[in-house]
Amino acid sequence: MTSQAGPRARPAHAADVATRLHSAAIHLLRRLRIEDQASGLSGPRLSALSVVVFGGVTTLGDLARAEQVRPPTMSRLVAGLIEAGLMEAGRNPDDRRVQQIRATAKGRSLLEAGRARRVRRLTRDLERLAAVEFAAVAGALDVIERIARANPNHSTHER
Amino acid sequence: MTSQAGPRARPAHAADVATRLHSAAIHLLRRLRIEDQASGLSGPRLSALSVVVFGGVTTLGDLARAEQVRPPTMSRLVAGLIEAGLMEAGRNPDDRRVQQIRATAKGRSLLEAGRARRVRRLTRDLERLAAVEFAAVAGALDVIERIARANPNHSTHER
DNA sequence: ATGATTACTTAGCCAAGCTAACTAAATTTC
DNA sequence: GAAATTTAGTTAGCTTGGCTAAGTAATCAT
Repeated sequence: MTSQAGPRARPAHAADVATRLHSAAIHLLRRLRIEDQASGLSGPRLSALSVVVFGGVTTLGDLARAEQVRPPTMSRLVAGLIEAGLMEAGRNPDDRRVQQIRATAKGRSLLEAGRARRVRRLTRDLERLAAVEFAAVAGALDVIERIARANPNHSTHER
Repeated sequence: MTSQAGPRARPAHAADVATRLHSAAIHLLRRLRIEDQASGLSGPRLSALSVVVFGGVTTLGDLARAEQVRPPTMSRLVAGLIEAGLMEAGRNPDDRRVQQIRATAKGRSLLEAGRARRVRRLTRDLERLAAVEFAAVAGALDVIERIARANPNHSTHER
């Protein structure tokens, strides 16, 4: 029924894989999130800091878009992080409306420590796998990464 | 170098895979989360509802643990969801301290619609893959699911 | 039956989300 | 090049979501 000979003809199966991958990602992160308590930072602050640390210098607006919150929300989040000594900001000399935001050394190391805790736990789980199982995960990573970082604008028309 | 002949001897590699899998999961869900705006529910409410819909009937305390929040927080979240007609609760006759919580039909369908939107987007991405790529993802799912749902208590001692 | 424990709620605080309205800088238009 | 428009961010003020501390009510233990 679903096995027509189109170029990529396995729609039902794809939906299955999507359902399972989605659910697995949720459960995986829910479990790793427990480690974040040790950082002393709230989820929103940790997440915003992470975008700045890994993405390098950004503007407040970019950060708000990345975190899917409104500018006033990010404005306060950043203010809190600056007060905590984890970020610093200054106006862009070429366009003095924009806030150029970067992480401080303290911010980077705090975030790195937290991420290391999450990754350490996941590493332990992976080390317990049989060789073939581990290879299956490792082999799927390139593709999963590509899907994960795909442009939100779905296919049809480029922006 | 890392290719000793121990039972499971690839520690550095495991850390690598952990780092990439972690990061991919974050980006994947960040991207899919955009679809949730259409539900009209906040993240915390949507997440709590999802636990009840997929996990079946639970108690308020179980829900709080699952969501990693304190009981008073869940108490209010549930109150909001009940007021919105998405959940209902009643005391357990065997232990009248506990709140038995279940989703209403409206709650289930609202949540299902939202999940369908997320899954649909992911399905489209998967359908665009080459056959070998798709097979790689499908083949890793069993293992990823096992890791994702592993007991938070790390290995050494059973609870 | 009293004391301890457990499950949840109430009160009250602060952080994180929003919209509306504002300031200031840059860009466009005439 | 002055006026209008657009863009980036902030301020004000509201609601929701997080917490702890303290309370109530039910159950369990002695």
